[in-house]
Amino acid sequence: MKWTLDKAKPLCPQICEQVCLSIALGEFKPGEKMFSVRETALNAGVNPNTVQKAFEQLEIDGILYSVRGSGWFVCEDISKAKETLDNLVAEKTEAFFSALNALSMDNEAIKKYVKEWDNE
Amino acid sequence: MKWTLDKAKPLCPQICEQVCLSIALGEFKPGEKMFSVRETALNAGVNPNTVQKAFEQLEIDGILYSVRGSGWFVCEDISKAKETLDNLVAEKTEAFFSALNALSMDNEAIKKYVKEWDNE
Amino acid sequence: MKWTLDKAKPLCPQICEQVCLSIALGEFKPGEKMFSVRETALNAGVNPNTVQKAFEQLEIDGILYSVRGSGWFVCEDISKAKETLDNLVAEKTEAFFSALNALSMDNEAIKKYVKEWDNE
Amino acid sequence: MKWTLDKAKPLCPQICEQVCLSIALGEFKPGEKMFSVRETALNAGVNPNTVQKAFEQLEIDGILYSVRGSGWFVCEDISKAKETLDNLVAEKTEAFFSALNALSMDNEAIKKYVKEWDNE
DNA sequence: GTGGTCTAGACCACA
DNA sequence: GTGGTCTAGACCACG
Repeated sequence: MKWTLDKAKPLCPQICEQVCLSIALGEFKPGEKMFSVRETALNAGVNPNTVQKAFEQLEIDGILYSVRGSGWFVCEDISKAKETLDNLVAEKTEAFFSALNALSMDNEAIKKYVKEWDNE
Repeated sequence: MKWTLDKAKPLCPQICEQVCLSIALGEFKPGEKMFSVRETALNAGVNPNTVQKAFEQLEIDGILYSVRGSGWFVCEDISKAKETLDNLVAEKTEAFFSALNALSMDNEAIKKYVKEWDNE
Repeated sequence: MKWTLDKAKPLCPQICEQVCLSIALGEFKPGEKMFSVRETALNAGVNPNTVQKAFEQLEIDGILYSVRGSGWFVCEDISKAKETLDNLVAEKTEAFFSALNALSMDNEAIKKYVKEWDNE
Repeated sequence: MKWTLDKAKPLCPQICEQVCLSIALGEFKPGEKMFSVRETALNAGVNPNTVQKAFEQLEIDGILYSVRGSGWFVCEDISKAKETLDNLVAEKTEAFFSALNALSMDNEAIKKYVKEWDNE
């Protein structure tokens, strides 16, 4: 697994997102064992506690489950992972629109702005 | 001046943005005196310290200036305010794209998604 | 607030339960500010991190909410706190029955046993 | 022997309990040879180490004894097994009461609650 | 001072 | 070795 973490932003949600993404993309199969907390932490260059917290969050979300002394596993139903990703995209888009709305841009203006983004 | 503050998010930048926006929209004219820190704080329902810090930030940005014992005034050149707003929009858009890129959406997919946003 | 913590068991859920109970019993009113994380930790004799984690859990449960730089507050709707307590009682009872079922006691035997408990 | 193990909970004590129960119910007679550790592990779907530890615990409790190179046997006096079960029931009941006491239910309330449990 | 986040390191039960 | 939990201490943005 490849990690691209922005140390300036909270690491925990970033880890959650990327694990979620890996599962949704089929990099980890349902029921498969994840890398251990320590191994993941080493790999991602963060503290094991941070990974632990991220995995616990994913457990709440129904994406991973843990077996004490054995490791972390991907839940059989990976639809939750995909759903979580979809929600993330929707949330971020909604936040984006509402932020620009607050700067006096209406939805049409935002869409026009986005359409022409990065197209020079 | 009307305030719409989200208490769940940092207040200081929100105040900066809205003051900046008011100026850019011409609600305050160049050289005009702002409401006092205390009055603004009361009006916005926040701690005067927070308004103070926001105004100081806007001074750094070249949008406001303070006159000791007299109050805060809008700079003559309001292009800085408009520029700041433009930068904000660009920053937020860039962050939005990069966040969705990280979720494995390429720019085209994002634009398509935005185009169809909230259009049902 | 009075704390009775069993150091042999996970502290975090114990803190959650007791805060929840305090709110449900009306010791803290809706909207009221809680003691700070540090103060609570000192008071309960645990590490601030543990309290932080407990409060975050209660935030997820819709019982508390935090305002950065200001503190933790009781949500307006304390029905969630009561509901959480009811669920706890039900969970523990269910676990108790199922544990004794596994030891070959049927529900009637359990009820009889409980009825005569501690009555010498 | 039939196994009903909850993988989410520690396996070792579960195995102890169920072996103990089997003996108390007469499924294994005093002096009778148990299935081998390896066979039991296979049967229960757990790691042989876990069964080994469980049997060692039961040896300490005076319920099983091992004969080197031969296997594990049920002790002649199965009263220990029954006693262990009784203790388990008492322990669990005590824990149940004390957990609900902590949630501000007195013993009478608990008994009433249990009496009406699952009777709809 | 307050919450939010992270690092470091420790101990335990379990496999 | 693995997860689970806790302590200790640090830095940051915010009020």
